[in-house]
Amino acid sequence: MTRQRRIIYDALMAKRDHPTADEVFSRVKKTMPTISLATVYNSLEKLVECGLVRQVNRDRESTRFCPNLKEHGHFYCRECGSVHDIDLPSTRPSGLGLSLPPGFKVDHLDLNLLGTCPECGAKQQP
Amino acid sequence: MTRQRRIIYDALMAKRDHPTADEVFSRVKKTMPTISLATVYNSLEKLVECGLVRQVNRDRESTRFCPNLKEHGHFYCRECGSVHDIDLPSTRPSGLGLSLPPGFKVDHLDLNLLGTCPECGAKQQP
DNA sequence: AATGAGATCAAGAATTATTCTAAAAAAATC
DNA sequence: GATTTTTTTAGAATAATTCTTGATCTCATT
Ligand SMILES: [Mn+2]
Ligand SMILES: [Mn+2]
Ligand SMILES: [Zn+2]
Ligand SMILES: [Zn+2]
Repeated sequence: MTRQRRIIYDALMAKRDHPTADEVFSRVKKTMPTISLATVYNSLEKLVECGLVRQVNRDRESTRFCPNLKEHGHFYCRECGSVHDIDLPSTRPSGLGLSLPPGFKVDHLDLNLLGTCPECGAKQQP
Repeated sequence: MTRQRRIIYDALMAKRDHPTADEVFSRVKKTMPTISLATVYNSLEKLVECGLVRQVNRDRESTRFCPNLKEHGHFYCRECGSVHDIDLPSTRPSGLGLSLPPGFKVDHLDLNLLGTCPECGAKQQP
């Protein structure tokens, strides 16, 4: 844990909203104006390697980072772009009521939901 | 439907294995050696736009293309890299035994499973 | 058959997120 | 305190994809 890695990790924990590397860079520059984007990428990679942070991808958008270590899926709001953690049912591995053909062994699962978040839903039909 | 779009679509239907744009390019060059990669990208985009083909993404790998229009998830084999279609339970939208917090309206769902496919599983423990 | 409008194709440049390179700075070890 | 190792940094490189633009095709109309 170096100073920059700590600051980056703290930035993720402070506002657990799944920022991109670039957003992390912007936030961290406030505390450490000299930090470079390369360091943000390097440090995030190290944090992922150590299992303190997880990468989250949707389609081909920039990778986002999440400090929630519990296995979970993600909900993306089409209106406001917010990303929310979604609990997975404990009946894994395949769980989820999936009927996998025989012979498939699943060791990891990525789930992304798209739609409208509660805030944006409330704005539209009050 | 132009000649190149037809050939590209046929290539996808012939071997429904989720090729990347570059793989489609290689295959299609056999029938039409003068076609360009740009045209493959343009045509795939058009086919997606018309709803004849779907894009499939995993993490930040190259986009793959799938002519299976039924809503479905994907299984990726870590050993051989193959991609298989996985039926989703009919109890959608949120279905899948997910307990979504109230207010979230889901209109689309992406599911990727990682693990070992039946062929690779058989090779390892016969 | 020639014309012309509009769509499509194709070559290469541009873009974007990310990774790599190499040198400077910092930290750890002797 | 000198030496070795690790980390940071700026900038170049990369890879997938998109954009730009002129050439080519399509096809209804003369
Ligand atoms: Mn998360
Ligand atoms: Mn598929
Ligand atoms: Zn929202
Ligand atoms: Zn396999």
